Amino acid sequence: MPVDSVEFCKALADETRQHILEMLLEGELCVTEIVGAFDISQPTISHHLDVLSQLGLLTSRKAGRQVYYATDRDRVLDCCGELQSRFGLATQNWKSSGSARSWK
Amino acid sequence: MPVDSVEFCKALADETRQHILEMLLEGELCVTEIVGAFDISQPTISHHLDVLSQLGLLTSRKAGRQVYYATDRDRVLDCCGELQSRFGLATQNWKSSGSARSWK
DNA sequence: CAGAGATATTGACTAGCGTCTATATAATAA
DNA sequence: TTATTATATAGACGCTAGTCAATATCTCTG
Repeated sequence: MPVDSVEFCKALADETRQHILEMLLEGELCVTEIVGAFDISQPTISHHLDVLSQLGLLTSRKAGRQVYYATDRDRVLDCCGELQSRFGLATQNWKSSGSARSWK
Repeated sequence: MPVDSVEFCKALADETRQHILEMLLEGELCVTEIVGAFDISQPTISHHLDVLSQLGLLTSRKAGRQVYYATDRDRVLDCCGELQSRFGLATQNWKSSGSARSWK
């Protein structure tokens, strides 16, 4: 399912989540390792991982009792590209989403 | 001044603001015209315009008693590009921001 | 099975944000 | 000047979101 631009921005509208996403670009890490990189509680990190995963920005793999997360780079790039095309390329697309020209 | 990726995402983390940004890609509109496209009060629209302007995503021009706003497309594209390069291109940049490898 | 470690879930607290009404400020018109 | 229109500001309210402590769940180990 495609990620809504607003939902994508909401997910990235938090410094901790952007940092997690950056860390996990280099390769997978388990939750404990991620927690170790921040001064934030484990449940909070778990919550952030959940938010990012819900949008498909992270992949996860269970190995024994640990869960390894990694950033889905292609997915993130797709979302960035969608933002770019929405605000940078076409110049008439907001009118063409239906017959009306307002969001009332 | 460069726009912080987190601040940029916060600004776009609202449906109304994304719509405003889209509308104003096509050309400038005054506040009353923008208000007319939504079922939202004038002060709220003014607030959203302020949020977007603070980050330089909008330009504004005063003409008599009206103020005309327009999207600064280049600025928006710069921000999208920064997101893209942060999460898509380099694979080691979070380590190189200093000597440490955590944000504690 | 019992204990320990890793992760997720729950419930509560607080700060921030989107929204509104009311009002202030600025600019044109009568 | 007085009235009217356009926009911004102030203050209040409710909801969302980030955070934590406590606890539950799952998995390995002894």
